[in-house]
Amino acid sequence: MPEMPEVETVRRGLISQVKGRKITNVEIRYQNLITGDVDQFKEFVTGTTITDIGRRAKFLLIHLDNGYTIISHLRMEGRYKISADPSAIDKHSHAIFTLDNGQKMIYNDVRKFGRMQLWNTDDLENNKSIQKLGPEPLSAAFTFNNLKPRIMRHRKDIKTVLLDQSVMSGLGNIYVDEVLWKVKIHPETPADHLNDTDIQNIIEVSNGEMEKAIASGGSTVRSYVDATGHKGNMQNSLKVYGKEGTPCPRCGTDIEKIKVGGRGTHFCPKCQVIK
DNA sequence: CTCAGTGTTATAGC
DNA sequence: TGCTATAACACTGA
Repeated sequence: MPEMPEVETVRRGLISQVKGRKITNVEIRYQNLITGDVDQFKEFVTGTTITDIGRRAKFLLIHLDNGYTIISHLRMEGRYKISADPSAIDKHSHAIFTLDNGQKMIYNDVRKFGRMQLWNTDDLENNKSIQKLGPEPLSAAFTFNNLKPRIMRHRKDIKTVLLDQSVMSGLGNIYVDEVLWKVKIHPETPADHLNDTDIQNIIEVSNGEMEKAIASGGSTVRSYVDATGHKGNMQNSLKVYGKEGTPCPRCGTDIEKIKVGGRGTHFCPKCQVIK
């Protein structure tokens, strides 16, 4: 479900609904959701107040007033919903945070891929997962000089390289396909074959796509809804993802779907040619 | 019944 | 050591 724009949309929804609220109880129904000791997680979180909610790439950062942060990754289908209605809790609700206003912040995840971890707020940059993240779109570090060497030292397919969160972070399978279509680069082009213009285009288009997707409230593909249950609109703006067999909006050639690095990959065989 | 699915990480092989 | 490819995670829906 979530790439960077969807996580950002979730972040904004959570801020408006749970920032400043005290967590009076924590229930973990799926033990593997928590990386680390589950009892310690519950003990450290219970009784704290949510001071703010941040984000680094696709990681949600729920900051608490005791100096700890819940690092939450939604992976494929994780989602939060806020509700006081007991019927909002089902067999896919794996963590339930009761708030001091009677509402519950419920973490749902059909595939159980998502993870939560407690970490010192002042030490987030040393967390194993966050530490390895490359620059993300719309951030100060997302520059030509930073990105060019990170991308071009690989000889793998450019699609695989852009999905590698240690090269640059935030883009996932949907938006990588969209970006590569927009910059007219074939997904199987070896990364070290790109030129400066390609790199510059990838940077500019990645920024633009992320900005547009966030403004649209994210893409609702399969299961995604924000913290208030609303769907995003970005899927209506997608040009190639899920569009196999339909005409390329630019040249009319049918969009093809292939496998690249094990992931479904959509592209226009005429607009996007391997160098 | 089979297969693909918005993501990350462990493991195997060269 | 380092890079790359593949499997695994767990479940639903087409």
